Amino acid sequence: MLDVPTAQTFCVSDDTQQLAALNEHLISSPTANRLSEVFKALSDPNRLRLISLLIDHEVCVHTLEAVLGMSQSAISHQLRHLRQLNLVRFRKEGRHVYYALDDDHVRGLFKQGLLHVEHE
Amino acid sequence: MLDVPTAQTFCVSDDTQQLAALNEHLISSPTANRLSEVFKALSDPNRLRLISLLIDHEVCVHTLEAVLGMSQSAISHQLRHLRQLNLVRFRKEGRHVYYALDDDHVRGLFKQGLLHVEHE
DNA sequence: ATAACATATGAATACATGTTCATATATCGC
DNA sequence: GCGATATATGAACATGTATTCATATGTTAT
Repeated sequence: MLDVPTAQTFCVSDDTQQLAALNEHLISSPTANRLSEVFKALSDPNRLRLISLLIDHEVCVHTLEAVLGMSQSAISHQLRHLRQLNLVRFRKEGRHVYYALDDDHVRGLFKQGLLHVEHE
Repeated sequence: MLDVPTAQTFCVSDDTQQLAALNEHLISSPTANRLSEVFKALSDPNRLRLISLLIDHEVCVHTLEAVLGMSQSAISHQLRHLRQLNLVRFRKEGRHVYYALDDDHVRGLFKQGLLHVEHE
């Protein structure tokens, strides 16, 4: 792996023109906020385990409870959270409710993250 | 975009063999923990703005302060956090300290997340 | 109707996290 | 050495978040 030096170094002593150049790389606050919400959804271990089950399957709450070993209430709260972010869809069938991940965007980040973490 | 139905549906009434099949998709707790740390690093708006500056450039703390409009202390604490996760490298030069992102893995997730968020 | 089951939710609690304030360390110019 | 500058850090504080507990809602079976 080559140790390529970073393209450009910035310090305050640089002229304002250079500061403006750096500023163009700064993401806006609204963008940062929306982006942080996506990553925040993936920032909790139990939520990641839950998501790993919903990635390719539709699973009812009671089964999630059995597989994850979490309380029914904790799972239901997490699912509510994911629902509010529109990350999961759900389908009621009798007394069961089946959940599945409904955001390819998050699915992609999860899988990419997993690839890297597993390879070391 | 096709609305492809999810491959398989799981409920507790399924036999244990199917439960075992679902279990294979569950990521382990250690994996979930390591994965969550990566996403947690990207889960705060200010940290994302900071990272956006360090993605392609080496920048000193004082410049980060000027561009981000955060206090010197807040930035230094965030940098410490990123340092402890080995996500940034730093180089001391006189009284200045230059930081740069040092994790391609996080760089990739950041850019992928940004792509999706910006396109809507 | 009643009991058992499946899920949801509000309140309380415990814990993590980001920022600020004050202060420490280290370097430079004089 | 001394003051000014650049960065780091500990403690305090406020806020956010995940879980638990108790309970509510809704469905099925009897």
